[in-house]
Amino acid sequence: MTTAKETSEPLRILDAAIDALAEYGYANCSMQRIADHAEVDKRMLHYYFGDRNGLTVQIAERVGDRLLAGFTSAIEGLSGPREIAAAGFESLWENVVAEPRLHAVHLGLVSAAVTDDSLRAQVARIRDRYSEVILQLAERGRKAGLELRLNDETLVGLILAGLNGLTVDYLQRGETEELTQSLAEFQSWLMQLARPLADA
Amino acid sequence: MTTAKETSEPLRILDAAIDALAEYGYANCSMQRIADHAEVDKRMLHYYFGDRNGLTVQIAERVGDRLLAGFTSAIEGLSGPREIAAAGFESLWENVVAEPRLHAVHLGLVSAAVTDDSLRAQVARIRDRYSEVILQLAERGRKAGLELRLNDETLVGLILAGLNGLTVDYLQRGETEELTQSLAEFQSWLMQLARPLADA
Amino acid sequence: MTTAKETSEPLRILDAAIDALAEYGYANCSMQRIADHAEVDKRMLHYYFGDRNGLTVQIAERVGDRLLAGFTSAIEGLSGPREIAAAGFESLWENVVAEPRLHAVHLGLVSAAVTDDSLRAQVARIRDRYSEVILQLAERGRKAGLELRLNDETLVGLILAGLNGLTVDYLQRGETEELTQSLAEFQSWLMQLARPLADA
Amino acid sequence: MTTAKETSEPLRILDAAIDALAEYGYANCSMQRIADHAEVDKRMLHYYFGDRNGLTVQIAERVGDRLLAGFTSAIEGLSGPREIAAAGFESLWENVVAEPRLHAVHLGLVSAAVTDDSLRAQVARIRDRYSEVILQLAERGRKAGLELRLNDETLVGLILAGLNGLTVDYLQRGETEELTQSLAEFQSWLMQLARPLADA
DNA sequence: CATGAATGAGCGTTCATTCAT
DNA sequence: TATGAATGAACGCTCATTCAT
Repeated sequence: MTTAKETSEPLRILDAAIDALAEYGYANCSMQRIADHAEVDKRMLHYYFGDRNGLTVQIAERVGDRLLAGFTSAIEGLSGPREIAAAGFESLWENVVAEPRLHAVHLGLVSAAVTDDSLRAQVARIRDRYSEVILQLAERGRKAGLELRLNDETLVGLILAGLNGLTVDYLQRGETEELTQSLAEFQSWLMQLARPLADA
Repeated sequence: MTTAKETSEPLRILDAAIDALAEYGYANCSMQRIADHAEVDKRMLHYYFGDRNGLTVQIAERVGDRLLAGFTSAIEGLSGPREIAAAGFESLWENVVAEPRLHAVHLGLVSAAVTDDSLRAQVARIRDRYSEVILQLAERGRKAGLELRLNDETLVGLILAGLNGLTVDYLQRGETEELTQSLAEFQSWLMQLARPLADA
Repeated sequence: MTTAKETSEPLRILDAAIDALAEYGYANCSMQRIADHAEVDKRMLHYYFGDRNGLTVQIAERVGDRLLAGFTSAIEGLSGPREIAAAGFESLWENVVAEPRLHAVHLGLVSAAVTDDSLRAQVARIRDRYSEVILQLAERGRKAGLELRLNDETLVGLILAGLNGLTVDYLQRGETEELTQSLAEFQSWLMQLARPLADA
Repeated sequence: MTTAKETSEPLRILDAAIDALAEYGYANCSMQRIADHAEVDKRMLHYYFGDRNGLTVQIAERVGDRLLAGFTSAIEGLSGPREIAAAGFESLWENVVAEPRLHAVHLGLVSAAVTDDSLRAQVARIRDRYSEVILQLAERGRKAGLELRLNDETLVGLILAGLNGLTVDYLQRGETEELTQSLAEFQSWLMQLARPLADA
């Protein structure tokens, strides 16, 4: 109770856990390592989160929060149709570059979720939250006069697939020349799919 | 060696290992589990592959072989420009649907490689092989009169990003309506990027 | 202390603890489980009973109280010699059937006491109390004209051995045909050992 | 392989485990303690017996073997009716006195089995084996001219209840005067129940 | 009385790996 | 090749207990 607004201990641990996951990878990140990373006794993890699954669920939740926090704050101010269309995906991507470790952890969760049912639900939740925000943006775009050539779900699917695919490339090989160009191409394609009415 | 065409024991084990990885996930797949899955004593794994890392490297190699085998055989016969442009990505995707478990394992390796140096090299190798084949296809397309609006590396980047992103979606949520549409859209975009000269 | 007849909190906890012991068995009944069962924070157990040993001692005491309460109340009214001889063991047994869980806990304590000195004293105390009541009953029998062919301690020994042995059978296998017959045989034997003078 | 007839390692460990159980009691006997007692690394227990349950099952099996071994060898030579009737229970009891620790472990298993299903089956098995041997003895008694006033199952029930009850007394309080007398009384009762035809 | 936090010790179990035969 | 046995290290988790408020 040293400062007035102190983030809660569980939250601090979760962020440390995410960092540990980024450090060692999902497969090699034991509770001991997370505890060490958070400078907490290993049993406190059980105290706060119950068991390993409870911790993982909370980690996934926190990952979702942080992934979305970066995105939502970035697109809050956008208003004009062009701006919305152009900046939407850009914001998504900037978040990847700003927090690559967070996205690496996300990728780890997504990958692990393929064979882990309890994780699957958590990962689906993150996708849903992404979806929700993207749809809100699309809605605002439409109101601002943007004509979207695709139905909502397909748009979300394409954007997230693009984001994920390019993120994998980024995490694998870093910021290459080709990636930058791929990004530009992908973005201009999205612009095509969502062009202001005036362009027609 | 009783019959002429008998796959070697190490190879059989590798395929069993891939199956085990698909079953339990990269994080939960111990050597014991792999051994059980292959119906081999676990010490045979050390006999054939040295240590865990050696086995993983070989698994990655084998995953690459199988991923590429499906792809190369599919595109071997293509000749006309339209055919090449249209069927290229389609073949890639069909392989995903035909062997989702193999692609799940691949995703697991890609994800683990982010924090594991020895895996990173292996995974990069798989990407390189993909790249090589795609470039060969592009080359054949060009010779058949296809005009590619992008440089080679960017084209590969875009195709692989799309493939990976959509594969993640497929592994996460199965064959949804949206995914089918996303695929169609993505493909038509690729057609745009690589249109026959005659279209101009 | 809102109502006049409210059992004290420690007593309530003890009964809950006995129930937990019956549920999980002596070996698998941690303080946490007892606390959960009693819907009390586990630290309250330390507050009321000191440590694990203190709790166990109190539990044994309470088990003794409840075992004996059932018995003494049942034999209070007996007066005639036949009645005393006949009903004595019957009451003991009825208590087993009425509260099998309590007797299961008792058996657990007896068994644990074999290797646990502090428990041994507690369990011996329960036996002593049984002994006392049986002897009182015998005394009353004698005054009512019953001739007991055995000295007091041997009688107690036989009765308790029979009770324990048959209880073990009951707890192991439930109310079988054989058990019912064994009970009848045992009882008629006791009748033989303690027959009214008039029978001679 | 130093001597020709060396008891197998698992068997040696089981006997050490039984000894450890007698030492610490069922509730306080961890695998570590068993391992220490057997002078084996704790993981060898898993190597030989799988998990804790597997070990316990084998222990129960071994306890049964040893309980019965003492009994069967003792009654093998009996032939005359009086001998059989007299010596039957005596042999049972001599085994208790000869191996009190073994019987203490048995009591612990019986007690734990009340709340543990997997143990219950094992304990029932031991009872069945006892039953079998007692019935064989009864059969031999009958052939030798012994008239048994009870049906088989009831006889077994009474004998085992008596044995268990008196064993509990013995384990609780040792070899007391009263116990000796109780034994004598119990035995003479059994003689009553099974008297040679000639006596009638 | 009650609660949040912590701790030393130990639980049963599994990890990858090695040795000897 | 194959097998029985072993091992250092760690796993996730629970034990009874204590401290501070």
